[in-house]
Amino acid sequence: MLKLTKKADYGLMALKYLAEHPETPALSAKDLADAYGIPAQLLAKILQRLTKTGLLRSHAGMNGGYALARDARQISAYEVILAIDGPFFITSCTRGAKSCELTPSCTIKEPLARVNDTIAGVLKSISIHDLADREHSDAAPGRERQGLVTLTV
Amino acid sequence: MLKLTKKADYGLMALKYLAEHPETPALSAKDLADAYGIPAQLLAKILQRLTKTGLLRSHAGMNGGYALARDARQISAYEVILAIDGPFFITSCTRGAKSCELTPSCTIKEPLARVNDTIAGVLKSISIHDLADREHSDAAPGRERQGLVTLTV
DNA sequence: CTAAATAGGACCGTTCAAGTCGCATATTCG
DNA sequence: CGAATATGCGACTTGAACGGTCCTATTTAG
Ligand code: SF4
Ligand code: SF4
Repeated sequence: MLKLTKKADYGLMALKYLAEHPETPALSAKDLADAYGIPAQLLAKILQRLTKTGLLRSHAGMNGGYALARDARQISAYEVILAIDGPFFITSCTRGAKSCELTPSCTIKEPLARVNDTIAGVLKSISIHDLADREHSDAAPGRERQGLVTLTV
Repeated sequence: MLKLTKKADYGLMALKYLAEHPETPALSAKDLADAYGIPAQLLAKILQRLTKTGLLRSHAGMNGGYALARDARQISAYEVILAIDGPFFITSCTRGAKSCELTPSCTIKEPLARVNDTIAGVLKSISIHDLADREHSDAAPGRERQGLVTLTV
């Protein structure tokens, strides 16, 4: 429950790697997969998905591969998850989805929807750049980035 | 992904219902199940779990049932989820869990662990009382409860 | 004693994540 | 041109977890 898909996980890793190597024009799915030991074919499909949603730009053929479509600072973890796993819903009901027989009688869906939004907000406030840059945010005090999230239950 | 278990969902509903009816000494699993249309047997096991972790107090026999072990204000959504679904981890690796071959080479597990803690913090800041009382927090301005969550990536 | 309740184990069907395979298409290079 | 790389994409398999049911034992009020 409340667990991130490994696909999304892999996607974040790949994007982070790309963000860390801005000089290279493009990296192939295999390169990225080898860098971490991710199944190449699987990563390929993930990257294709990210390409289709506009987070990456691809180039086929020799010396082809993928590159970030935007600055790493402007790609949020939320977008990545959304692209890979589809709409972000914490419950089985929340607006847009089907499937929960007791949606009418349920009295906690509104509060949970708010929790959903809060978590989405957290994810939106995290960019690929945040993951890539500075390994130890704790080790370098005075420069921590602080995102304030307001929770209204 | 990132989806709440229906069991946790049901658990929250049940606790909320109990919080809304503090006068009654105890409500049976069947009562609670009927109130929302939840499969009774399933709810029963959930309530048993909540009892074993100390969130509820149970009483067998006729006129038996369940009651909150503490004030609704002192039971967080986090505890409920923890009790029902086990340890809260957003990734497949994060400390305590097994299963992720590439934990050593992975470079995003620390940042994700921090995200994990942030979300856990959000959940911890929500009590059963918050779910139960006041249906429309938006409809009653000036009294919104605001929980500040600091996000440090 | 009996009916209503909790307690808990065994079991099962469906769904979904994770990964694999195969093939088509694009592009570069010799 | 044609071979070598690459992306693009759909079908498929496997395994685990979720949601749910059933059955039995035990407690307890009336
Ligand atoms: S309607 Fe209620 S029970 Fe059904 S998924 Fe939404 S929150 Fe959970
Ligand atoms: S180690 Fe990295 S890839 Fe494996 S689960 Fe943790 S974060 Fe995801």
